Amino acid sequence: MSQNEDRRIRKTKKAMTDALARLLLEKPLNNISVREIAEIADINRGTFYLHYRDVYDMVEQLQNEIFEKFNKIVDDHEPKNNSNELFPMLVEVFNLLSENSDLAKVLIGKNGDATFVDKLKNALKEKCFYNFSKIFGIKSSDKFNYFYSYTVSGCIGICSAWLNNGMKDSPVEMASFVEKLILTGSSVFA
Amino acid sequence: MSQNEDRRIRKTKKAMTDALARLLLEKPLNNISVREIAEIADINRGTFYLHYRDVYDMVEQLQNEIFEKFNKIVDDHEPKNNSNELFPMLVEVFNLLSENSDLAKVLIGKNGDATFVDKLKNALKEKCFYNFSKIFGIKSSDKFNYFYSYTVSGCIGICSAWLNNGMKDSPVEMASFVEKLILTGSSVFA
DNA sequence: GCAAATACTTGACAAATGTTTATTAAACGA
DNA sequence: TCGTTTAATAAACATTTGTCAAGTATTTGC
Repeated sequence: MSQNEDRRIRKTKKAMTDALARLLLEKPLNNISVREIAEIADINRGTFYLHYRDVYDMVEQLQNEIFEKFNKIVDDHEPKNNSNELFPMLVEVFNLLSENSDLAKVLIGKNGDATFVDKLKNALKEKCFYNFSKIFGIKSSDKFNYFYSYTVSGCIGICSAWLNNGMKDSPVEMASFVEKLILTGSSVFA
Repeated sequence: MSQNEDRRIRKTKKAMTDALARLLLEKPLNNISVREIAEIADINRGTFYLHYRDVYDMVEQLQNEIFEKFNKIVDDHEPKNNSNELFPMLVEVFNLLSENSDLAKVLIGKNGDATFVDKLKNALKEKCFYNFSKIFGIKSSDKFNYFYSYTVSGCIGICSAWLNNGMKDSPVEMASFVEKLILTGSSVFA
């Protein structure tokens, strides 16, 4: 097999995903129905249920696809001996976002999904927390936890703003600005 | 009339709200049904529809109640001649959160509602943007917009973390820390 | 190509959701 | 207190959702 899924599955999944994306431009997730998705995707309503439990389950699975790419970026940028790898990592993240802007906008933007944002925060926590404390030479504490929450939410917020404003600035510019914000913020511990 | 709503309305709304709060302890909004709410609240299922269009509409209306209180706090703390009012404002916000922690946790937390968070950001934008630029003596720009998004999302994130970790630190402590983060962050423009 | 596997469709079904109408009960105001 | 107003109920109804069994069509591996 050329991919790991039957071509029919790829096709119907694509049709459903496109339909969902189109619907999400109009209205929030909570009043998008399976019937509508099936209608726009031009598939039988029953077919939807062969792949997803409901609309929320569908969104969750789409999230996971982005997650995987995202995790890879973070894993590839563990802080090394002398450089903290923060800037190149951020550049790649902004690139990932721009390459998947349709879906990304849906997930972290206006009509987005709080559960996704929460999962993103937790993933970042697991992945970056240790790196962060290493970069800043700070050992974990309640204060650090709060600083961390502030920083991660801030980053997601700035990404969302960037996506929703048409991504005018380049990934490099954004990465540079965000790095500055993160590093500046860390001086609350100085 | 003693309040602005019929006593019967107050009673059934309270019953429904309590039922919703109880259900939200168990599971996320998207699989809470009207039937369940009506059952726990011990009212006729049809009665629910006399007040709300669906479960999401119910949550939205509850949100607005918090919004009103929140807006009042912000309005009451416009920057004055010599003091910026940021710290006392933050203290009151953390107090508001702790007084409504059940609902607040639901709205900005894990199983929260992205639409609410988005509305909150927009409200903050309208209310605070001008104040912010005044406090920091910076005139509006793309950079400032991004800084603003970062800061607002960061604040909401830290509030969420505080709520979900049992609100161990006092509102005053939190306000002081958040103020420090905001002011420190603003030095990216220096 | 062909057989086996499996994805999709159709149509039917029970359960849940949302709407409506007539009726009952409670709250309000004078 | 009494008449008026308005909210809640009950019960029936149409629509939507989620599930399933049987048949059709497509893909895959050989």
